[in-house]
Amino acid sequence: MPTDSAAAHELAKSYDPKEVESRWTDSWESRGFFRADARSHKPSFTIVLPPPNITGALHMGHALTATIQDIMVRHKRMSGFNALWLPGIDHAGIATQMVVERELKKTEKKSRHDLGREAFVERVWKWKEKTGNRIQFQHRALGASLDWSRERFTMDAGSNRAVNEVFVRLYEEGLLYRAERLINWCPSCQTALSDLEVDHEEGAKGELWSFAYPLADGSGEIVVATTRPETMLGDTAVAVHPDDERYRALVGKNVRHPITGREFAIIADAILVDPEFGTGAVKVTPAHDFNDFAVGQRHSLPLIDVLDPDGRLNENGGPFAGLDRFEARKAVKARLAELGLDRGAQEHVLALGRCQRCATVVEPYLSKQWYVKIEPLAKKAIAAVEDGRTRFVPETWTNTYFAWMRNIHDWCISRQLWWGHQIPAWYVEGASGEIIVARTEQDAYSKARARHGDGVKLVRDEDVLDTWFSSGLWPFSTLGWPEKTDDLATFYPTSVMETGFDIIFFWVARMMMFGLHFMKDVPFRTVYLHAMVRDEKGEKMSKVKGNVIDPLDVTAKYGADAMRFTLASMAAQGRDIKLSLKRIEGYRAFGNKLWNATRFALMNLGDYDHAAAQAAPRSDADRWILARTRTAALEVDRALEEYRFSDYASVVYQFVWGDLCDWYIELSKTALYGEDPKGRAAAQYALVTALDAALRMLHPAMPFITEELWQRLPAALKAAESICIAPFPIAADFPEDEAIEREFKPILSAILALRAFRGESGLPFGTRFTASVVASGPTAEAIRKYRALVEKLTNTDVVFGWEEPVAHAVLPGEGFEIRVALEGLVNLAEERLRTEKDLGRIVAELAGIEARLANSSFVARAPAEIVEKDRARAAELHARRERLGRHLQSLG
RNA sequence: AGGCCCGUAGCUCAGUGGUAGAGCGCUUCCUUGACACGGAAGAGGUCGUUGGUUCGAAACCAAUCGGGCCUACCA
Repeated sequence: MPTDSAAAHELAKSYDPKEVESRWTDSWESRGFFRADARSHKPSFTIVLPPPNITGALHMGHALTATIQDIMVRHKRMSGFNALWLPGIDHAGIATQMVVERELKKTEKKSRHDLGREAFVERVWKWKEKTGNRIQFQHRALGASLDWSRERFTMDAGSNRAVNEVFVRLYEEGLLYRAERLINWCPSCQTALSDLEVDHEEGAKGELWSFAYPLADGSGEIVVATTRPETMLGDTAVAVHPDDERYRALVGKNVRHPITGREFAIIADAILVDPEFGTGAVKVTPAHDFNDFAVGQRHSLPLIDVLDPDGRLNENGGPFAGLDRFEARKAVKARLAELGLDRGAQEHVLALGRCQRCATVVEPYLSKQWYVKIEPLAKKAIAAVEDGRTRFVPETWTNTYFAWMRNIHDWCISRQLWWGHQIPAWYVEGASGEIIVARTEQDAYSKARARHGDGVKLVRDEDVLDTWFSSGLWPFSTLGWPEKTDDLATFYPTSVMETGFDIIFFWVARMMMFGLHFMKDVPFRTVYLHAMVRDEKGEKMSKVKGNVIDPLDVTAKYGADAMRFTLASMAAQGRDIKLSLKRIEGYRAFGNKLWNATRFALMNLGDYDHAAAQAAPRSDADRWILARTRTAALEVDRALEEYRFSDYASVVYQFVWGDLCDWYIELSKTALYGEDPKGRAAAQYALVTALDAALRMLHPAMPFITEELWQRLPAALKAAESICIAPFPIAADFPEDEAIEREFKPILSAILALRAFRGESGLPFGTRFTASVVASGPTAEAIRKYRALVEKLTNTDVVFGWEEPVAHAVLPGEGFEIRVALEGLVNLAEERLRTEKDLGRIVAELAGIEARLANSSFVARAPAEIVEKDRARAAELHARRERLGRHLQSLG
């Protein structure tokens, strides 16, 4: 590894991320920089990576997640923490099973049933190997400093042990139960879904269709309306509002079902019925509608289940049995119309429930499932956020969390799938059907034998658990729970949970509940929720739309560092990040800038002697850049501590490009190329110090280029073998020097004024002219001291004093004035225009300030320092206005 | 129905009480010994609208318009 500064010659003229980035990941990992120590005495900082689904590859959202987390982890690691970033992947039950089934169908034209459960699950494991490796590869390409020695999977043996343990304990505590109820059923996936797994299609256009039920005594009819006519085959009541005069006489009477001939009652129910809506009479289908189910319980109505698991009508559908529900809908309507009972239709907008995974319309369906009694768990999770043990960033999510937690429903956790953690419940074969819940089959049998003798036979529940059940345990199952491990003692509670706001309920809430219940402490101190990455039009990226930007493609084109920096700089946005490649391109240029700044430094460090350089008396310019470095370190630290990643990015960007490259490198050239060895040494010191600080500050966001460049800095500066473990810069590392920015200001403004004059007068840089400085006191001294520097940066000859009464330009500055003879440079008309423009700006600004100062309540009520600042500024502008006014007159 | 977020330069977005900012794009000039993925100088904004609070509002409050999201059992 080149450490000699002669290495500058090895730096290419421009930065090629591809060449550099491929080298470092292996090097870092092989030296164990990212391996956390369970027995360290250092304070720990822990993040568990939200496990990506094994269904596919990482997308931009994952890249954002990885970037933000890596910034935090690298920052803390460099700041002396025992940093653990724990990777893993999620088995994603339904999603994965679907993907593998689809593939099976495509390649072998087989269904999972053709293979059988065991062979199918085997297939999924194979699939997992492939995609799991790809996800790992992608994270490495992004530069994620994950501790791969601790990598976990939500279906590995450890997770399975944790899942079974949790299931058994919850069951024993009475917080798990099995019940027959209505659930959300996906006829395509053929499994139960939790409320959260149903997406509601906003504003779906439907039809509200009305038909009449004839009264059983033939005395008339009652008209009801429905969006799902086929469910009328399972109706067991018609409900009206008890106070509704129109129907009061009908309550208690029976209607006759026009298709099945069954008779059932007209009931009064104040909760279900809104007399204002439709006809004010509602058909009641307790087996296929959540509200109707509740009505059925209130009024002891029979349940008639008319659907099969695949969405076809069952034998209760009478003549329509065997028809798909949508076919049956048409058929039922046609039949009722034939019977003369059609009472018309109207358009109706509704929120249509669809399966999150396959978009099939979900049916409320009667079945027996496992539930978590969630309220006792939710209570603790609410309290932990109320009393601040866990904090949300941005804070606004706290309300969302509370709203959901306080209105929570029992969680249906069983799924009719093959891929997942099989429920550790067994049923005693025979009439009783007694449930035995145990950690292992062996345990289950010993429990069963104790009660029923040796001959007892058990059948295991076939269902598996909701994926989120196992991911809910993630912050502690990954650390070894239920064993009492060192990892658990050292790293739990974790420091930050950083994830997308879209899974606040699915995941964050569940981890809170399980963590508090089983670990007796919150799973994380802070929840940082980031925005969604969308395409440049603001649309959600999806494979279907084909607008997915693959992070690997971006990385290949612009480099991982540029992509990471872009994501960090956009991380402050509300809910959407519209990612544009132009922006990434801009930050690739930033990498190149940094590369060339280092290249410049190395070209001038061939004879660098750290001790001598450190001791050399610093010029004002040197002091200035060190002061800027201190300020940058301070601001970076604050931004990172407060999770303001975009501020962090912009502070470092401004520091590197603005302060270091645009100013200091230019300023340092006179000293570096000059005759004075001490001046040169001091400039070398300031340059390399600022650069080193910049690299270390930037490392969490741009790990590759910073390591590559940092390795080439003089050995004396480097306290570590890698920038990954070098100390993160803090303000205290740099001298406190509050006066320098003020003292150095005349130099900078003289340069700016001359450049502006040149630009506005259309003088090319090659045209050299004489700038006469009129100044006195310390300002004159300062400019005199830096005469050579000003001359170099503005290509002028700087002289002091002014006597010749020739036509000239006036460039007013704070405490000084520069005059330039116009003869042969600029004609009078042009100069007049330029001056008028300048004067115009001054007059406008002065008018604003004077108006404020003329306002007596401003002077009386605004803080003194604000008023003072305005007065000083007004005086300054006033002087300039006078000066320019006279100047304009002199121009004729 | 309720809740939340967004509306600032042509585009993508920072900025949360004290003289409007960045990146890209645009105009003019520049192969000045790190960098044309560059340098210098510019143009461009009544900060969605209307009220209010305040000495002072892009920022705080209230309405309103536009865009988006989430929760919820209106048949």
